[in-house]
Amino acid sequence: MKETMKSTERSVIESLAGVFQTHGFGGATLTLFTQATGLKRPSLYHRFPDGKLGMALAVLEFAKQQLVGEVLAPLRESGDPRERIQRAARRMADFYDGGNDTCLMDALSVGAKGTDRETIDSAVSEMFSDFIGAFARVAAELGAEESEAFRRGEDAVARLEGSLVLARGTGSTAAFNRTLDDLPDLLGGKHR
Amino acid sequence: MKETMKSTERSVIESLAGVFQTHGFGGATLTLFTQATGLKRPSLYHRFPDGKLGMALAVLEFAKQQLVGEVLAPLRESGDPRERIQRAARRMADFYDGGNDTCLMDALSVGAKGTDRETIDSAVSEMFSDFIGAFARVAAELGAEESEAFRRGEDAVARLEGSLVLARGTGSTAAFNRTLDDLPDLLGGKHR
DNA sequence: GATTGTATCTACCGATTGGTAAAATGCAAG
DNA sequence: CTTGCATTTTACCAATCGGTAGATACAATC
Repeated sequence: MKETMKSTERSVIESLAGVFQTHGFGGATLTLFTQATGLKRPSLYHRFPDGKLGMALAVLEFAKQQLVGEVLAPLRESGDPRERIQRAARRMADFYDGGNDTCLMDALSVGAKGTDRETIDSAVSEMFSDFIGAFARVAAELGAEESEAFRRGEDAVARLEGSLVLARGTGSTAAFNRTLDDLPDLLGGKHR
Repeated sequence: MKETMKSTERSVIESLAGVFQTHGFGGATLTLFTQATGLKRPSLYHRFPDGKLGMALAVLEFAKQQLVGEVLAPLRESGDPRERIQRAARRMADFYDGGNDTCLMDALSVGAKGTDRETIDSAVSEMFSDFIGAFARVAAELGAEESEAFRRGEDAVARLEGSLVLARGTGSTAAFNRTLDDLPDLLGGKHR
């Protein structure tokens, strides 16, 4: 009995993720996927019978597991909340390659048409909820009441997400790294 | 002598902008443009000889003029800085349709390939600079020294941009409106 | 009224798109 | 060795892609 429930190898999904990150959903083509994975088109369809949409959902599911399940894991541990936030921040810096990677939730929610759009948006929305929720929980630990904690979580995710947009648009990752540094104060409510 | 130096009508560019907003650069197709503008393909190429790239640059230039030149105009006026920020915030709410519109700088920087990518990124980068600069100037007015003012401008733009990503991903514009409300404190350094 | 420049049209091009059929292979269990 | 399943392969499809040629319409100018 293996530990992986999905048979598709991690490396394949990571390659697909890379294509989606730099080209968005609408800009990603099957040809780009074949080049990135080394797999020919029918082989990709063997693993993802639903085509591009199936690949996007698999990539999103994988990213969610990574981000919420591993990167933000310190937030669910015990110990000083601020210290745990800093540990999570360090992992996030790694996860987003120091701010040089486009967030998949951003990239994938641009360019899908019709039914695909709704399906993807629903998955993205779920991932955002988990992301914000993880932040909100630790904000609550730091003394915020429920609604305020949720607000802090949202604002922190917004600034994080926006700093990644900024990094892609300006080439500077300064705002991203600063956001990571500010994270304990952002969630703790002690900012500025 | 007319006031517009570019002959292409505003409505055409606004239609193109709408397509780019919802489909990104890579996902936008000539067919979508013809549907949105009512113009057939050769007519579009008559106005934009450089094709999709030319359209993207025209849209970006138009958006820059709108955002920096008009929406943020109150920031360059005289009077109480905080009040001017609030006036600009009200206009931004309108500009982004209360948070329901995707930012073109985000949408356009996803999906372009090769040379196009560099050209677009350069235009986006310039627009971000103007955006941040406008914020930084008023932050300086509120007592921040140069580097701190720039930081506040960057962080504010990041949170704004991120809250739009969040709105598109979750369907809720709460974070966007909250960012707009927080803007005076964000730039003034009195936050939380 | 002929000329000129702008704008739009119909019709078409080769290349690439997402997607599939069916044969050929690899490979593990019996 | 054989059976059976998973995987990859070659070869192909219709539809759509970005882009263009060339004829036509429409003003304004001479």
